[in-house]
Amino acid sequence: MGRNKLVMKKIEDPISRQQFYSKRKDTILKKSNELAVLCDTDVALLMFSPAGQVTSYSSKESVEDIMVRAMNKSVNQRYYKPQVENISSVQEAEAYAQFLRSNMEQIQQSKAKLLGVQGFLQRNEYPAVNTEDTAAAGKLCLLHQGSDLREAVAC
Amino acid sequence: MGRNKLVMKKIEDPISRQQFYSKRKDTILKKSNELAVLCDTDVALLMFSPAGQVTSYSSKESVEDIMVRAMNKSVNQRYYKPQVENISSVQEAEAYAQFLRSNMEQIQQSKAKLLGVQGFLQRNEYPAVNTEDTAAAGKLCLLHQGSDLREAVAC
DNA sequence: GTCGCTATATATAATCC
DNA sequence: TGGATTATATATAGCGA
Repeated sequence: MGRNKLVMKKIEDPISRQQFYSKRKDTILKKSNELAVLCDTDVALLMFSPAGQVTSYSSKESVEDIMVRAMNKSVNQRYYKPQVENISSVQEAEAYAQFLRSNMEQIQQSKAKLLGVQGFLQRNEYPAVNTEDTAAAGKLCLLHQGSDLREAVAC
Repeated sequence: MGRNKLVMKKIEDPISRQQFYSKRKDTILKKSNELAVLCDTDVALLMFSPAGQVTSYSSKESVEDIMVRAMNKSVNQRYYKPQVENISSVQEAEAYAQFLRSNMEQIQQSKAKLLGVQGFLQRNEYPAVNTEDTAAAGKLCLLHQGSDLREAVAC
């Protein structure tokens, strides 16, 4: 959009990349919300900024609950249907393989990870993490009224 | 967009609602993918159609892994920093309180839920989801009431 | 349900403050 | 640095086949 057409390739300049992220993130949040409200359905969204900041959105339930519910459906239905346009065959195949793999271990892994997290809390420690990767984190919430945008930030 | 401006209200006609969902879903998937590729970041998206069909998208890792990673970040950071303008003191305080409360129980709850899911999977059943309860206990958030956008951001 | 069409609403890349 | 502007690319609402 805009003056020039978009090129589907990673933006190399860090500054431009971050600026691009900030703008697009808002649009996706807005559209996700429109979908959830107009269709009265559950939508969950998680986005990591180039710096590692996490932005989440969930319509009714929490992101976790929506994911868990979707997970159950997927597992019970036992099928995966990629529905993203502009995706190469290779990517699609990889996505499918990835889904199957995670499907087989998702429960065990999630459990293990959560237990690991719990351990950190109990010991009051922070895990060693890649700075760039974990610039920020978070969980919850929101607010902002009076405008058409409510936002919750947890850093 | 289109001939008329969008009204932020649930589409009552089931057929129109489904059609709206189908079109918008594709756009959101496309934009999510553009964000992930152009910024080389992780994005996870889950959408339930009015009929209950789940559409998921994840850039690199699986939706579950991305969520768990986002969750771990929030837990390990342990602080909350509202960054939204136009927010009342009362709302801010409440949001903060909510964050602290959920922070204390998120792990236990998530663990319990996931373990519950595991049980359901083994029995090949669907879990009963308590929307109100999960929303309140939520870790990532929620919001909205007649406004134009719900958003929760975790840094 | 699906597709195409077209006028209009939005999103946004580049640019300029 | 973060907004405001502007020209252009996209998305889409309402229809119709």
